Amino acid sequence: MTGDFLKDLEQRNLVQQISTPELAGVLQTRRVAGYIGFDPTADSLHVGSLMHLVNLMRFQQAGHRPIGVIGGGTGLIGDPSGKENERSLLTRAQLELNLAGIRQQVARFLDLGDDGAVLVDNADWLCQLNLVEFLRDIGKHFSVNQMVVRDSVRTRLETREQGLSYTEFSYMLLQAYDFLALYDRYDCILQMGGSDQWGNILSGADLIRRLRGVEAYGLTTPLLTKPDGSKFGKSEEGNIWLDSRRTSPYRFYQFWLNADDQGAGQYLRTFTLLPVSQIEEVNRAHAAEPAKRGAQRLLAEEITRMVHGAAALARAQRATEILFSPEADFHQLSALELDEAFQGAPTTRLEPAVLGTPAAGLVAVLADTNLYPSRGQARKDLPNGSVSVNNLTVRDATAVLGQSDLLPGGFVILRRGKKHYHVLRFARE
RNA sequence: GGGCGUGUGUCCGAGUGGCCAAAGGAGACGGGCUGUAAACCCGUUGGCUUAUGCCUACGUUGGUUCGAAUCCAACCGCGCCCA
Repeated sequence: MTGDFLKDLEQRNLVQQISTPELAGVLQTRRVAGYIGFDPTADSLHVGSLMHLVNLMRFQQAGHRPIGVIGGGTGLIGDPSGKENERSLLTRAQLELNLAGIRQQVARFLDLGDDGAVLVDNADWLCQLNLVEFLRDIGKHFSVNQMVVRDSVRTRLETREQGLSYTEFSYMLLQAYDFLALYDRYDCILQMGGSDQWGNILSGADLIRRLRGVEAYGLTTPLLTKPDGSKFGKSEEGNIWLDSRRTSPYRFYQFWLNADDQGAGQYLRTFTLLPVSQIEEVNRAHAAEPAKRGAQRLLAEEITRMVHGAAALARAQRATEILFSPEADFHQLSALELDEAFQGAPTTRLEPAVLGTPAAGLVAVLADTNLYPSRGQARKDLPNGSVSVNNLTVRDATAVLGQSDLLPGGFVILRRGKKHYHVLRFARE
């Protein structure tokens, strides 16, 4: 063992519950196989799952054997935990797409190899199951009495409008069975996950104890929230995804850079592999001089590099430099630099012929590009100095874009507020 | 099945014939301060080529009225009580 996995997690405030304290000793004395499951609810994971991926990396670095489990089987059923409504079932085709996307992402974080990390799909065993055998061998060990008092079940039973189908009710058996199957295949004795998975994790450990007479363990991490208690991982644009096609590296970088002071320190602990001692030092420096935002910069840098690579990070940083420099004169930038800086910003191509005509009226363009939901709102906001063209504030609601607004390459850069950009390109296809 | 109540904008919630695009709050967006933070202050928050203008909107449909979120009827959803 090259490190104390559990102690590291504790120092990072990432332990919510462990099934028994003995886990600490077990992790110190032998190489353990442990797993985390990932639901294929979309074709990409988002930053909420990132913590789990990083935990698997930590687990591997501590000398253990991480198993990433993709829920190709359970995805056919749907996990009722934390859901207010019965889930609509994914189509098989959609599920396939999701599985492929997630498999690829998880694989990037793990060092897969002969004796290294493992990446499996629980459809491999779940889809082979025979119903009657399953009910005899596995179902017999579950008490419905216990199952119905679970929070996830009870809330659904108590609200009249939403029921709980037998399908979703069965989910917990399947997840417990996963743990057993992984024990049988890989000698896996540890399951990790978010605290909402606690019940499911314990059910699996129970099953292994009863059927195999072996002690299996569970570990959960706290629910991720922002310091104000609101949901983590959402921005105005919605979820922050790991897939660069859904969330550009630039926006991804910006998401972390915008972390507030309280959050940044903890996010460093949660999402980076940096040693805790270094993080504490950074946090001290940050507390002394918060205006430098050293913690946020390091956070954004580390995570963007980890997820999107060094090249994408460099581009995001370069774009940030240009976009947030108040004195930046966009006219001095080359077409290539503009192109790079605004990669990922939504772009609309327009005919040069409309310049100077009513069709190029600023209010109309702002609404047409969806920077504003309506012309009226654009008109009302303009006098407040909300909008800039090529980094210069424009307050005149009757302004019309003309030839002199063109930057090299035929670009015009519209900005609403501080962070919302839209690129116009006046060029013939 | 019977009785009573309830349904309003993104959400919560006021409004019981014209002064209602509808109080207030939350959320969101924008501005200010600062640090592309938090807190705080200010503004905006149905749409339209900004208009003492038009259109769309108070569960649905129909009615009363010069005029309806507001009154009436039926229907639908939800809640509570009785059977």
